[in-house]
Amino acid sequence: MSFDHQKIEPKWQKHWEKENLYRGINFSEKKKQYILIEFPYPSGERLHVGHGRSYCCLDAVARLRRMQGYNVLFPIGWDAFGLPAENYAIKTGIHPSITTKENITNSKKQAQSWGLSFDWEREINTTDPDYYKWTQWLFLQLYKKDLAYKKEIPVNWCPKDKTNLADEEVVAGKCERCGTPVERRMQSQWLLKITAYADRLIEDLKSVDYREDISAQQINWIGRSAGAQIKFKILDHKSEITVFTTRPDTFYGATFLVLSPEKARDYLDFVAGNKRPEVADYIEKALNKSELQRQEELKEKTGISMGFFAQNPLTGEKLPVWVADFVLSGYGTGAIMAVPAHDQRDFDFAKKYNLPLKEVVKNEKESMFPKEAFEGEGTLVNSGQFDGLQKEEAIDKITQFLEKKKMGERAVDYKLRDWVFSRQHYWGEPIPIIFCRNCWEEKSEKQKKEAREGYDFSKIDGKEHAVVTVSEEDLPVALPFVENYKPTEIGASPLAEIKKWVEVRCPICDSQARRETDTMPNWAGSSWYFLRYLDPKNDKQFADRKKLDYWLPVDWYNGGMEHTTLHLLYSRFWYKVLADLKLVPGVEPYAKRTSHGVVLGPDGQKMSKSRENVINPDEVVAEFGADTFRLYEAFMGPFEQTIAWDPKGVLGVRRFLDRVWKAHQTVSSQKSVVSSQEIQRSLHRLIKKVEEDTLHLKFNTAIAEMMKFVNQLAIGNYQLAIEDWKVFLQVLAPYAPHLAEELWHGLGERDSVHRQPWPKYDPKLIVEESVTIVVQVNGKMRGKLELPAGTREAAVTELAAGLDSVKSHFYGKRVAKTVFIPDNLINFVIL
RNA sequence: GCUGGGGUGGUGGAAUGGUAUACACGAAGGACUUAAGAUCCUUUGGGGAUAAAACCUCGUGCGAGUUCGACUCUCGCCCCCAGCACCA
Repeated sequence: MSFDHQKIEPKWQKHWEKENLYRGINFSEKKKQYILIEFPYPSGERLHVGHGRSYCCLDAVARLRRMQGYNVLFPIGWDAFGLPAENYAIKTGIHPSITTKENITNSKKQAQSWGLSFDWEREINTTDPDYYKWTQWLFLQLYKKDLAYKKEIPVNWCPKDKTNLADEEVVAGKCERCGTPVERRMQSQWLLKITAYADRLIEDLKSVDYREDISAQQINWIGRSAGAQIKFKILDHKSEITVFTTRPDTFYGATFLVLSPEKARDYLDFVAGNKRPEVADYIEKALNKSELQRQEELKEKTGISMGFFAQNPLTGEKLPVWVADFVLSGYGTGAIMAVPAHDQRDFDFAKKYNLPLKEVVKNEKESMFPKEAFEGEGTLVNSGQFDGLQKEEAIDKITQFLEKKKMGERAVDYKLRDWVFSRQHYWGEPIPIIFCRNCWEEKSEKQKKEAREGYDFSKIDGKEHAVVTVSEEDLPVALPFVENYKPTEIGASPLAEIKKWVEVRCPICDSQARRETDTMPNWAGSSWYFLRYLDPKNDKQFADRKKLDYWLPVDWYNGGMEHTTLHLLYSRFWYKVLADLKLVPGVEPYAKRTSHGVVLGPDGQKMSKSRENVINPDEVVAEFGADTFRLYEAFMGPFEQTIAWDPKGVLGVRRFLDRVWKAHQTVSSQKSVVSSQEIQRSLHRLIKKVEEDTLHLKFNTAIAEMMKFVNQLAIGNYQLAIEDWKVFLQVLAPYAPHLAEELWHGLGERDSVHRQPWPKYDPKLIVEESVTIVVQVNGKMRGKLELPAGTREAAVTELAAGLDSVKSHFYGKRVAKTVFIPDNLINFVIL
């Protein structure tokens, strides 16, 4: 006996839509609950079972919360700008605006077929001009706060996608999307000063409930290290070299300095005077290496002496200056003081090139020096007046001393780089900036100097232009419709070729000016979308402040681990900027963040077309129904764990739903008025378990408990009142909304099961009347006793000691101690 | 190397100090059926013991420790997964 999901599921989906069951109500008296899933990218691949896992499980949470009386907001939208959409358009030869629209229509149909309780009235789309108008507006706020600047920098260039990539989008030297090795290029780019918020992005994690590894990964990525910058004078040269170190305590152990190839370039003239052409050769070769090459050559450090010396500002020692490719230009100052005795990399380099070592930290027990560098803690030696100090104190004292002598200062550095924000692509939000030559020329020399120093200008055809913002009333800067949206070979945006669009009047001086032709990365629209849900149709503001105050922060945000150092970090950054502008409440957007595990193919491999192991959710829904799909997504394993899709497991949950259907037929025909005690107890335990497990991400065990309950019925010979069966249907409703609704109405109910309050369990019924007491001897189970709850120790001891299986262990021994846990266990310790 | 998570039956997993293996899959046997499928029932960690049971014993990556009692806590080690990685 089975039910026809193809008949009942669409029926209820239509019904719910008509009834508008799942709206989040602004300013409702009820307690609010904002539950958010990462909005999907409407690609040609449609939604997959990975989306299903996140959406179906969080949908169960949203439904449960509604039944608990919360005013739930569970919205969805489309993150539709970006490279995949553009690549898909290029592949199919259809304009991205058309494919995007089609993909949204299809993905929406899918989401609806899963019976998800989204508030569709708040649906948004990042490519909608009414939406990206505000993305552009927000960019202007960042610009006005000096958090956006344009600078010529080396960028990660993907030769296949013909675009630059943020560091976060480069994985192991390759393009995150297409796997092509990334090249280095100098290019003028918009950057957002996320580094200015680095400390707060770390610090404020303390105030939110993120899963341990998510916070850890963000902190890791930001990579804060505290130390000092120290100046070394170059001998026979007027300049000095500033190095960054986290170990000022090893300062006396520095035996040479090393510059990054980029930094060394500044001294080429000086080196040429010393007649060392091989230095220039080395630098040039090092600079031409791609990121990937540099990474592959990791193990073997190379370098060459620059042929000049610097002076230790405290001891006056002459330190040779080298250039080496293991020193990174992008971190610290691009120059280091090498302390080979206490840094393994410096040690390896010193050994290879026969440079001197000087031990300044001693630890008799741990140090393996001079076999290898000693990086641990110990007592300072060979360090003048600082001898005898321990690490922390030494760092403090030496830094203070350097500061006093004006030879150094405390400094903090981060691995995090400013966010490269421009892309040379068509399918993105145009950056609302205009470059004006006339405005530049009208600047005073002082203003020009300031603009140059603040990277607040752009060079076009070799001439400097002033940066002028598009006025707010002219937003949005609409993305023009073009025939040719393919990226250009030279890496300029296709927009640059649309003369009519590029050439504009300057909003300040009205002279001929040029638009910025770069567009924003797809991380722009997603950095604030959760705010727009709160007021999606507002054409005066990005969102009304009162609505923001009512709904924020997001109570529960679930999404993929792959966004931890991208979207999640970016959107926290934007939110903090908005908080500083007093446009949003609080300082953190998401109170709680969780992450679902990846769904692998049935073969345990990552799903991919080439492996032919892709599970199409549409087929699962068609064959077994949305409820089965939802239930399996939740039941397949622990929510946060990577797990392989098991087609047999899908059958298993469908069997469970069939048993529910069958039980319903029996219950409704029996028409019992009272349930047996045993069934009542199970039911109340079930309410408690499902409620708790669902809110703690333990969807799999919540379902296991429901299965147990129904299995109990299947054994037969039970008595279950219709009213209690209705309670079960309410418990089932968040997970299998269609079947629950169908059966609920089958019992004559008129209103939706999803509008019912969550059943309250009776604590008295949770407690067992009779309990199983485990009898142990020396901690090993030797017997069980079925006794009324609350039986006292004396009685239990007597009964337990009387058991044959227990007595036999007492022979020749004596009971030294008895451990009694009421209603649970008794343990005889015998000697 | 650093950071975080993990290691339990044939498989996915359950149990966060108290009966190890809930729930599901698979497998074996049985009922129904001309048959297959579906469905239902029974069994299902290893070893020993028994006519059958009761029962005994080993068992949660490895080794130690704490405890009346450890999958769970502590220490050391091995392995797997994820992220970062010449970050000074």
